[in-house]
Amino acid sequence: MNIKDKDVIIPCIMCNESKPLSTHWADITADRIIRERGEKDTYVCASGITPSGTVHIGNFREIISVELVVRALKQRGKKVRFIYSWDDYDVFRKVPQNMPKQELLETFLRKPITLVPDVLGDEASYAAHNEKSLEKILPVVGIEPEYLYQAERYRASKYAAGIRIALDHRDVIRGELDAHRTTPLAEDWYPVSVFCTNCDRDTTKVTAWDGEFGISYICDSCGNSETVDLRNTPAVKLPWRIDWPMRWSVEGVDFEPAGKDHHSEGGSFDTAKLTGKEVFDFNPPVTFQYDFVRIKGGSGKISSSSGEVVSLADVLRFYQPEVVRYLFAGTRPNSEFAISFDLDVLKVYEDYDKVERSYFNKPENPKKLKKWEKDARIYELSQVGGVPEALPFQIQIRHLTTLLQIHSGDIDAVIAYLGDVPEADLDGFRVRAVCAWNWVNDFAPEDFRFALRKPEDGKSALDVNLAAAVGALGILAADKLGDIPEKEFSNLMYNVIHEHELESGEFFTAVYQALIGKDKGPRLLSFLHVLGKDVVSGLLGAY
RNA sequence: GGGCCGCUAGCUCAGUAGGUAGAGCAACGCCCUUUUAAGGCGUGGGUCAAAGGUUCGAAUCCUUUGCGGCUCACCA
Repeated sequence: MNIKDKDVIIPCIMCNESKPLSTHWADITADRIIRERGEKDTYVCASGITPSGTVHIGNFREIISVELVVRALKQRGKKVRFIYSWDDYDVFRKVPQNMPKQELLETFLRKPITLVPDVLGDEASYAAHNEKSLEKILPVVGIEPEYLYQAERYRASKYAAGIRIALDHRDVIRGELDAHRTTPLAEDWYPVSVFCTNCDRDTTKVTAWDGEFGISYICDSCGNSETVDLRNTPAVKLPWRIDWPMRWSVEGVDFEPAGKDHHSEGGSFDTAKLTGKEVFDFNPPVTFQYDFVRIKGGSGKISSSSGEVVSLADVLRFYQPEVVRYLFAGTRPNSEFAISFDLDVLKVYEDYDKVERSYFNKPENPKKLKKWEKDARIYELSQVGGVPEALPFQIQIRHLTTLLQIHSGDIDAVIAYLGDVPEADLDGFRVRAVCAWNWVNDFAPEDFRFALRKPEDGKSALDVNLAAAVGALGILAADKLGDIPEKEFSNLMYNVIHEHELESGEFFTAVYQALIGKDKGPRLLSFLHVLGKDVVSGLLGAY
């Protein structure tokens, strides 16, 4: 396969002339789409899912993967239609564990999810609730596809022609599916599924097809039997493996990735490819396989039907939008990666900041340039909007967590303390600060957390000599802290330690006790400076 | 059973138009009387899972094997 591609490329003049835009996977895919689908006016890139539960961060991987490719195509001057399909005419098969009103939901099993009530809010349906909660948050990370609601389309009989084609090719399709099934489909199988018009359940059996648009069925649940016309009934839809290629042909999809569960041999992409070609006369889209996203510390694959669901909204509570994009843009789609909520969060922010600084500092050295180009492309793709013109204000995430804790989470107080956050970067700063504060409260290790004591809390119980030393530091701070270089203050502080004949360790512990009521804390010297003369002398002066 | 992915320094991983093996952390050494995974400078460290093949040249391409993981063979 690859060899064939090379044979085609090597004689190509363009490829000798112009280098690819980059070797980032989104660019490689965009180039492949143009190459394989030919020069077109508009390219259709598709993604979609069944909203049968909370849309989780693993599902998001598909969406952002498509969006990154869409961007790459647009940057090549192409027009792109980015569609996101809500497969909300699928059956409600199982009640997710994380949903309330389990008993109520159970009564809706086997009905289309678009007819299941919203137990979490007041949307029109269970499906709509899951749809809206994602649609509301996607723009935050710069993603705004065109949504297609399949229930609406099926129920309006928009796919009558496609269903008819499937029926016409019933035997071909059965052969394609049987090739990978353990138990072959029955002789009287039809490539459609029917929701009973009386009870809405799909517990039906097709009893006849008139060779045109008439489908007869009987419902096992309520006994209803009737004949419907594909051209005006909301009842009939195609099963997934046939539905997918039919919709490819309707929308003219040029690119659609899929998870590894679809991409195995005999999986749904595999059979859909065949059905697309042989039944719907449509050349299957360019694709790639993406792997799952794990949650660090979580128990394996995250799934909307398991209790533990991590949504995009959850991730955005701890990671600012650019960093979320960075996580996905910086990882090849077909390798698994974990989103961490532990100390790695700090590392991820530091990495992102490093890439950001690097972006605005292009190296001369050709060897370094290669790595720079890759990082720079990842940085570009990580931006929600455009790339900033100059290096934005940066604050080390660790420092930020310390500042926030000193100010009890008051972001405005931190901004005031810093004093030098540029107006233009204030919004971004606030977003990061909110994330950092959420992280400190929800996930930071105990050692990491502290709360400043207040004078009215009284004194910590300290040995007499230690208390005297702490008091002396308080006096020293009142006199000099912030007025002289950190280094000089450090020397004076050690003088205090020696005068009281203390080990530095026990002294440090005592100071932390007096300041935050713990044995350890942020690196003391800089911590004292950040706290400032008044706070330090206020707390230590009591000793 | 089929398919896909991975196996690179002690650890976590970068590293595809094939061209002298990289980073971070850890380790070791030196410096700073300074500890939420402090800071600075420096050093060592890899038969790129194994074996074959293609090539002037392979971590990179092909084949086989081993180990690990995921996935399909219900539904979507």
